[in-house]
Amino acid sequence: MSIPLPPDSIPDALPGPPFFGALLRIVWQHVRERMLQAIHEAGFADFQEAHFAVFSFPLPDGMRPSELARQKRMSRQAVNYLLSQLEELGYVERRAADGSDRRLVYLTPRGHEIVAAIFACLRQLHEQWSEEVGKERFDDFVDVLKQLSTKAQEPTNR
Amino acid sequence: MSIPLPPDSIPDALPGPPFFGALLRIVWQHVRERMLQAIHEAGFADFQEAHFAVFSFPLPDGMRPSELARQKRMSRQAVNYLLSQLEELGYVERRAADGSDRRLVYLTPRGHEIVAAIFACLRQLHEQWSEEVGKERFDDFVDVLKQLSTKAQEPTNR
DNA sequence: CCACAATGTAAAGTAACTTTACATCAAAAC
DNA sequence: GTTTTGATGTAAAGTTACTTTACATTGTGG
Repeated sequence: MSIPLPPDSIPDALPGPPFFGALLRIVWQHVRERMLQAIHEAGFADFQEAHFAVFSFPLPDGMRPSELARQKRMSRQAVNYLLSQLEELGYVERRAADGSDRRLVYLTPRGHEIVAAIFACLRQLHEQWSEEVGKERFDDFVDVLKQLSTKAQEPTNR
Repeated sequence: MSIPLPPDSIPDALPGPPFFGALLRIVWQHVRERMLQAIHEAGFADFQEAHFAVFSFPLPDGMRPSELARQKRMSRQAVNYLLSQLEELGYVERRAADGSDRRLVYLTPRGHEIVAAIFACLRQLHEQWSEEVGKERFDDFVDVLKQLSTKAQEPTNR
């Protein structure tokens, strides 16, 4: 059904050991579940969780399959496998760009509707959370996230 | 090898659509990779990524398999499957608690070493990040994470 | 024109599950 | 005290989401 969620309660005091690993996991899983739910409620019941590998930032619109594989750090075969499914379901297509005969990946109108559903869900979450923790605090939170994600990409930090 | 990581660069301007989903994913994946790497470097090369399902907060020490399954939101069979592997590898054992004849899951000494490696890794990351984004900002970040993860557990928020 | 690396994809194998099924155990109902 | 009932453990088979291996194709620098 959905992703395993952690236990029913997080202890108020998270002492000695740094538990931000667990916290990140919980929040991230929650976002995923909400996104998947939003997509399904938008009428795309055949969209599977695994498809997020393709339908995530950066979107594959106009990208080559091999480039996609490199960015998502999957094998070309795995990308091919998911793309075939998504093409079958009508969310993407592989066709040649004008003037070229290289086949590239493009989102179909249905694919763009998925993206719209995801964005709508995220905007709603953004709003909800801004309200719950305070707009300024949440904006700071996202700023730190942005900074950390940039660090995380560096060659091999440390 | 490791988890697929996102592209090489995150655009400076993340405009209209809220991209904190992607940011959370990137940071969370980075933490996972670091933890796995730390475990492997500590000499436990046979620890697989899937084993995090068991070796995550809350730790299964003294827990019943079915309780574990409920908390991690996996089937009892899946938990059983992972526990069998981990028992084979010497990281957990299933034995009866004193006075009872119900078999419970316990970490072995080797299992506790894995936990120690994870904690050491997280503490190091905590230190590194506190330095990089500023101690106060990072503490605020963790506070918001804590608050959001609590919200995320509520019955069905919204 | 010709190596030569990058690309696409088919086929088979594998890991990590879920579903189904069933036997066992434990507490509640009678 | 037995019976029923629900929770538990686990075996077996099926499924999904991959990886590995292999190979044919394509574009490109020499």
